[in-house]
Amino acid sequence: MPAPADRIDALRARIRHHEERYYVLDDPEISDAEYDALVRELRDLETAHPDLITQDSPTQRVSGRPADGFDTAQHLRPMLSLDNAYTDEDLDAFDERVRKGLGSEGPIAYVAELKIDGLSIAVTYEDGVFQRGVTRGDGVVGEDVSSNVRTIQAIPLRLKQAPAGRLEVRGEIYLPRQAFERLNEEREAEAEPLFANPRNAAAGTLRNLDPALVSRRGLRAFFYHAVRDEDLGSRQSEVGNDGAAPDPATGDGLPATHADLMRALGAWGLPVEKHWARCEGIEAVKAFCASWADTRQQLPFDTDGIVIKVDRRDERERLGFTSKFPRWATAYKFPAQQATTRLIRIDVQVGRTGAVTPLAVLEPVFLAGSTIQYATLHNEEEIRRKDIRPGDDVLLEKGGDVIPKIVKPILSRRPGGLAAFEMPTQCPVCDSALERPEDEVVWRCPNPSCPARLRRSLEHFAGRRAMNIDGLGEALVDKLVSLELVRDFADLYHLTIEGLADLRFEAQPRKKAGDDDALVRTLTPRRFGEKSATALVTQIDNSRRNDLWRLVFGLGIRHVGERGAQALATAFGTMDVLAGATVEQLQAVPDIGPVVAASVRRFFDASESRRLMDRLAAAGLNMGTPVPEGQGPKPLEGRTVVLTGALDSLTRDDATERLIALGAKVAGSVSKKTSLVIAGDDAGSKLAKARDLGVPIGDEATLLRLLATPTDWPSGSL
DNA sequence: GATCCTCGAGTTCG
DNA sequence: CTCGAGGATC
Repeated sequence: MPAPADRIDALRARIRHHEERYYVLDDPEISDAEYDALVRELRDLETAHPDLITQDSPTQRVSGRPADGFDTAQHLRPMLSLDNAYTDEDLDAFDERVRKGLGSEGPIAYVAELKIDGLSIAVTYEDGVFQRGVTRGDGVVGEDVSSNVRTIQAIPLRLKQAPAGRLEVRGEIYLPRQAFERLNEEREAEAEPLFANPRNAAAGTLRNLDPALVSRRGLRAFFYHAVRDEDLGSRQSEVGNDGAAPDPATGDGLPATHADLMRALGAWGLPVEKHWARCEGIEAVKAFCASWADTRQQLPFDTDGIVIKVDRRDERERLGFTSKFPRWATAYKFPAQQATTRLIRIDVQVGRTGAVTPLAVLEPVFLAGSTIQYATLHNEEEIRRKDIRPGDDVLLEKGGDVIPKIVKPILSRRPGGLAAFEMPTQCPVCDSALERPEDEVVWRCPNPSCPARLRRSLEHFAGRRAMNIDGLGEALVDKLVSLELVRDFADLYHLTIEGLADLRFEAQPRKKAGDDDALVRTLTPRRFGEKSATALVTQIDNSRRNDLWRLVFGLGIRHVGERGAQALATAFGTMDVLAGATVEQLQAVPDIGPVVAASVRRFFDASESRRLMDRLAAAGLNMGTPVPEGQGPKPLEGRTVVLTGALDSLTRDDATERLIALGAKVAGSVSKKTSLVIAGDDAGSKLAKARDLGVPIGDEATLLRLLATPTDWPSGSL
């Protein structure tokens, strides 16, 4: 009988081996029952010897209990997305740019791989041991979903022969079609809402807070990229979604071609989608794309295109990046899926700015994972250009994006005498005469108190990005407005639990498609109830303490979005000061130009706005705090700093973040408005330009001093 | 005055 | 996500 520690080691090695056979190589050597027996024996031994449990043991996949939420985590380097190609011509153009960029006459070596329709993930290993898994998020900051990623058996907790130190691998987590169908069958049996498609199911699963549940769902993963974080300081950006390391021969130990990297990933025990191919020249790439257009349907997972990358890392390095994408990769998207259906009629909706947009009401049709019933037609012009008429059969399309669009009417099926759509001249809700400025396409309802506009304004005000009043959604807003319990934002703050609890809701039809809609459901109206009412009033109360910018954004001033609201709130400090600012003062704020400034001024000039501000203040909302004279919390306000060259003690991103936190603006290029240029090692043209323009120049030490004592702006000779 | 980039606005379905 | 407008820069 071997010592328990030895037996445990042996079991772990065997289990890892069989997990790889099953999940990575797709070639199991033993039955599921035999595998389960191994796991059971290991689990029993570990229970008897808890001191021998290690984090990378195969039994430790489902660790924690349900969590309260996920932490956010910043990516070491941004996970960028790829430019898209839709046609052979787009691919030719891509190839043209690559060859021009490399000054190459001959064919370029590319690698083409299937683009899995799942969720991007970055997984970090330290000396081959799993550390964490982070979702792509917005590319800069993602969510740390390690507890869930650990449960995915296709992702090894320990790599084979992995390089020492930290290794980040990037790939795609997905749910195989079969697992998706099984899941939906279960949910149907439990009368739970079904997932629309495998991608949504995978996304929902990965964000589930209970690792035990995640473990049962059968998520899988494929990897296509690795980064080693040596030499981070001098890297500006890094491709996440499908990209590969652009590092030159700096000795990061990663292969010099993408093809070899893919092989290395497999050798480390990571699953790699096996149908990738190295293609000499763009013609071979085109053939690869064409060959998968239909065959992809037979794969056990969903794909949404082909990723094409330049194979050689040195060539990638030379090509570099545009501001958004790598120049050495593109994503070929399969032609959008299409369906035809009947256009029942065209409604018009009124947005919060008064914009009146035509909405196609369609015979429901299932297309690429969801049932489509509505599609926006954007504006009158669009309808006329495509000659779309109510009653037509139309061709509907849903591409890589989610939003369906009407491509064209099927003219051959058009019944005779079909009338063209007439844009109404009056607001369908409040009857005001619609207006359209000479040079614009959209018609607007000019009535600021139009009930439709009020509804949309309230939804915007309560929205997550504005005042963040959870629970105040479309249905409730609708009720409050139609009962005239709420006439403006301030009324929200006078709602009482008693008043709300007695509200009654019909079983709601999905959209207010018109009052005469025949779909009348007779279900018992549901009372809103004390519990919901209390929760809502609490939410509303909490929103009183929001930062000023949320309120400014929530007001819905034209041309003032989230960023604009932040700029204005920071610059003026209080609502009073903002409301009193002249157009000139407004324009002095960075990123506020004449159009926005005029719009803000116009908003506060209206007497209703003045009254509204008074009522909001009286309701106890946070109206901001005055910007302190002189040294405020943003001592670098109004300064524009340009960073150039390499820094030693911190990364460019860190430096940028800290400067912005202090109120400075960090620009990419030197102009006469630049307040200071920080020149690191090997600074190039920006430094020369700074000298030309007489802009103050500092070095890394200057920057560190500035970050330490920001009130002490460097002056004189630098 | 042209060009590049960012932000705002509208939007479907679960 | 995509379009178009607004802002900043050259």
